[in-house]
Amino acid sequence: MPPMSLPPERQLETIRRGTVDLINERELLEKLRRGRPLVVKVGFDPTAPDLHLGHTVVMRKMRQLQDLGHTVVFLIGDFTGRIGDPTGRTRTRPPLSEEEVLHNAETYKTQAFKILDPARTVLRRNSEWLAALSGADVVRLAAQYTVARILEREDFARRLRENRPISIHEFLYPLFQAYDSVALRCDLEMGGQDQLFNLVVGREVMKGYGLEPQCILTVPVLEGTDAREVEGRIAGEKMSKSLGNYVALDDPPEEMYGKLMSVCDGLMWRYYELLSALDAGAIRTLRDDVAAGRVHPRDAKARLAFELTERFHSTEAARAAAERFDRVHRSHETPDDVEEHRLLSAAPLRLSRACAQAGLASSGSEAQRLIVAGGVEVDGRRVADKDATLEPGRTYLVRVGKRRFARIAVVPPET
RNA sequence: GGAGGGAUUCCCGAGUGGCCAAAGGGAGCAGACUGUAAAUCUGCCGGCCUUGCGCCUGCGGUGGUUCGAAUCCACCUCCCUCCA
Repeated sequence: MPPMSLPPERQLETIRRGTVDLINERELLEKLRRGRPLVVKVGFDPTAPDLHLGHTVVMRKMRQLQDLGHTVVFLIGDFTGRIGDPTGRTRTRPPLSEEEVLHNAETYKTQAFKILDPARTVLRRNSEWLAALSGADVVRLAAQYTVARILEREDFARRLRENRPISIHEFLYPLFQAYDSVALRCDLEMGGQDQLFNLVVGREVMKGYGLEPQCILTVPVLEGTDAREVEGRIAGEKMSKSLGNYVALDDPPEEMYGKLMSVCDGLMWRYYELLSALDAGAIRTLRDDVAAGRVHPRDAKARLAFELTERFHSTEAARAAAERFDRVHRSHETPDDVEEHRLLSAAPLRLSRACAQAGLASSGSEAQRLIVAGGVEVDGRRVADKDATLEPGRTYLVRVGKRRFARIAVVPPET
């Protein structure tokens, strides 16, 4: 699609879709009417090297803007990342080392273009300008905002109320992020809904520097895979690496598919809305069909899992993942790509130990507990004896829990 | 600078000399039920092995008292509160 082919009003319509906040439409329309590509900034904190589905909500919006002909700055907050965004935090984060930040930034690069158009993405790091600020520059920046306004932030206010520490440098975080907008002459900054505060500071600070304030767009924050439906509403923490409730973009296909299949039904609809390419009408229809019993919820979920696995891997990979899933979990058959481990032992080898060595359990004690709990099968039969052993010279198929399999060959250590 | 309070296992949080690998809750894992859903119920929930009522590690750090310390003492580190 040629750049700027759509009239501003139509663009605005597209931009508005699926957003939470848009500050504000009038200003944005004005910017669009000037007919030059907007500078759109989205910052990514390099603390989490794995991009996950939660990031893709805003990334899809970025892609939309790109397709409308605008310039998207994928800003890696390598400088601010060393401070740590206090958003949603109840305590101070430890700063990252330079090496960690660099490594994480690299990982971002390779994953981001699964969604973004590389030709219309400008990759920047905010250390480019932030590291160069002098003491006087920082003072000037800090003068743009007041402590009272900073304390309007719920997370700061709460920490203050609960007598938890707040380090001064955390106050600086939103200001540095705002300075990014100054440095880039940003027209539009986007982010998750939880970023609203930081984005608004950007507007104010830009004014302070005599610049036209940026517009702001926020998208919904995606709940993690552990979210639950409570009284018809989805309740749960946002998807994040540190909470472990995420689906990473580079999760292997089977894992991605499996993780998506195990989210609760209510959450599936949320994922449909925020992640699927299906339009609102199609989702509505599907939802009605499930509610009416015409479509099994599992099949609706499988469709979603397939779509997303296909997007981040390939059609073949998605198909294979679906097949494997059905084979293991619906037909209760063994997958055909079970990893084989050769364990050396002249004497009968304890099953618990073998499980630990083959990586099926984190420790021998853990494996022993799993055995006693009835979670271990050898050659299709449940083994509940914690003293069970495997004979040298034989190969066993061991299953731990629902989805951990390994073929274990006990090899006598001759020669 | 002064006075006081606190630091417990992944998280929250009980525990004031032996019965403490440490209550309770959450998270996690396994089992039942299912659609590998969710909810619910049950069990587990530091590590090691020669699997014994075994050994090691463990209650901010370092020493000490004691037959025995998460619990008592000393010093140290960090956090909080009030005063200045």
